This record gives sequence, C-alpha cells and structure tokens, in this order.
Amino acid sequence: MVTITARGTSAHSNERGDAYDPKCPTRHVLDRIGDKWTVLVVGSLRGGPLRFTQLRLAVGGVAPKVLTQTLRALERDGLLTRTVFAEVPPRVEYELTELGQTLQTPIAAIRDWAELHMSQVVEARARYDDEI
Amino acid sequence: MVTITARGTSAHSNERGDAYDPKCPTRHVLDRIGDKWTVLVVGSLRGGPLRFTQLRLAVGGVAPKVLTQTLRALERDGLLTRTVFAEVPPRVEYELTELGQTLQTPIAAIRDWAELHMSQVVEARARYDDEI
DNA sequence: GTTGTTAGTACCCGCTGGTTACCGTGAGAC
DNA sequence: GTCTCACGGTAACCAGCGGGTACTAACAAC
Repeated sequence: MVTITARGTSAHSNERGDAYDPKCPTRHVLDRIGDKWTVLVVGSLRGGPLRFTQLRLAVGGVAPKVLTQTLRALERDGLLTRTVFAEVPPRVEYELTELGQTLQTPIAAIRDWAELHMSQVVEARARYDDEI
Repeated sequence: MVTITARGTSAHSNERGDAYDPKCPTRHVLDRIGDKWTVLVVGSLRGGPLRFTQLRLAVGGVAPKVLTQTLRALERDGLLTRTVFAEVPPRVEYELTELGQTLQTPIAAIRDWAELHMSQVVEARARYDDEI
C-alpha cells in the first residue's frame, strides 16, 4: 500500500497531501477535478490535441465562456497546453501535458463507473422520488 | 445483470452510457461525482457509518446546509442510507450502500492522484501566475 | 428552571455558472 | 470593391446556488 513518510506540518511541498485537511492545497486540486467539465475535457483530449470548437462539440453542451474558464484553469494547473497559431481564422490547440496524461487513468475510472452504474443510480432516484 | 430496454434518442448503444452525450443520464451521475463534497463524504464513510456531526468534522469546512444537501443527493442516488434513531438528542447515521462501496475505488484513485500530484499542480500554478 | 446535546432549517448574501449577442481578421465568392 | 463566412473567444446580463450564521425542537441531567 502507500506508506507515508512524514506528513506533520505539511510545510514542504514534496510530501503527500491530505485531502481531508481544509488547509491542504490538495483541496484545491480536488476542486479542479470536482469541476463539472474537467472530467469531460480531459477525457476528450485523451486522443490528442483538439481545437476550441472541436472541444466544444466533443464535450457537448458547454457554453463557450465556461469552456474558456475550464481550459484556462487546466492550463494554469499545468494539465494542458494552449498553442495559438497566427492564422486567420484563428487556430488554437489544446493538448494534455505529461501531468495531464497521468490524470487520464483516475478520470477514466470515474467515467467508467458512471457509465456502468448509471442505470442503478437512475433506478435509485426513481425509487426515492416515488417514496416522497 | 443490467439490461436497459430503450434509451430514447441515441441509438441504443447497448447498456453502457455515454458520458459525452449531454442527453445521457450518465452526465447527471458525473455531476454528482463532480460535486465538490461528494468525494470527501464518500471517502469519509469508507470505514463505516458516521453521524452527521462526525461527518462534518471528518470532511472539514463544510457548512451544515451544504452537507445536508450533499447527503440527501447521495441518498437519492442510492449511494448511502440515512438511518434516524428515535432518540433525544437525535441520532442519524449515514452509511454507504453496496453501490456506494463500488464508488470507493474510483474515488480513492482521484484522491490519491490529488494527494500525489498536489505539489506539481501548485508549482504549475505559481509559474503560471508569475508569467502574468 | 437551566443547561447541554444533536441534526438539521431559515435567512441572507455574493459568486459563478449559463445564455446570448457580438467582435476582429483575413480568405474566398461574386 | 464588398459580402459573407470561419474561428476563438469576450461583453453584458441574469438566475440560482453555494456558503455563512443564527436559530429551532426535544428531552435528559442537574
């Protein structure tokens, strides 16, 4: 399993974080993943770089402003790169970084879970709503 | 096992959902997981049932109203059970269902990723903010 | 009567997610 | 020359929701 060397006062940044400590930056990282669109955007980029509009279509239902926000946040976190080509009409490509690639596995796990257990959740909801 | 008869719009693409289709209920399931507190709440319950206040402390920094909302949503989705004991002072216990337990693995993967890569993300953010 | 405990709810506020409209630039159609 | 289109956003606006604080009900213990 995972052996933790020294957690202590979480002052040094090379240690493992503790997601249950509100003061730990891990919380911010979790917030990013806990963003509605992050999972879908990162998942969409698994096959290689995409342009803005391609991403918009791939994700489906995301407003341009929100997509921009999501992409900027992901870029800031070092999960993807934004490359602007000096062309007209403009071309901008988004591509996962190495760090972003490592996120692919856990995100795929979440997506798989959602897709596999969707029906059970839907049933549970129907049952719950009926009881009220 | 799980067999879904018909899925409406998208050509019945077997029993598995498609998270990239905005009309697929998978999206709602993803939204639940993509909730800021879900990951922490479900993770807190991995060791067994907890009471409301215990959960509040375990998660850390969650407002009671928001915790209630989160718990109700998780209950509705069949991921946990809410047991009220007719005592004074009141006692309410929250416990993961079997379905909720299956969510433990992917959530642990996310949490592990966040805790392991936290420092890289923090560094990337600092770099990004400096460049501006 | 007073205090303590517990699981919430009521109420208010500010942020933010979402929607729609619009922009700048140059290539091609006419 | 000018009309239109493609593309990647941004501007302005709004509703809803997350978040914080205060408060409640009920009874046991003192």
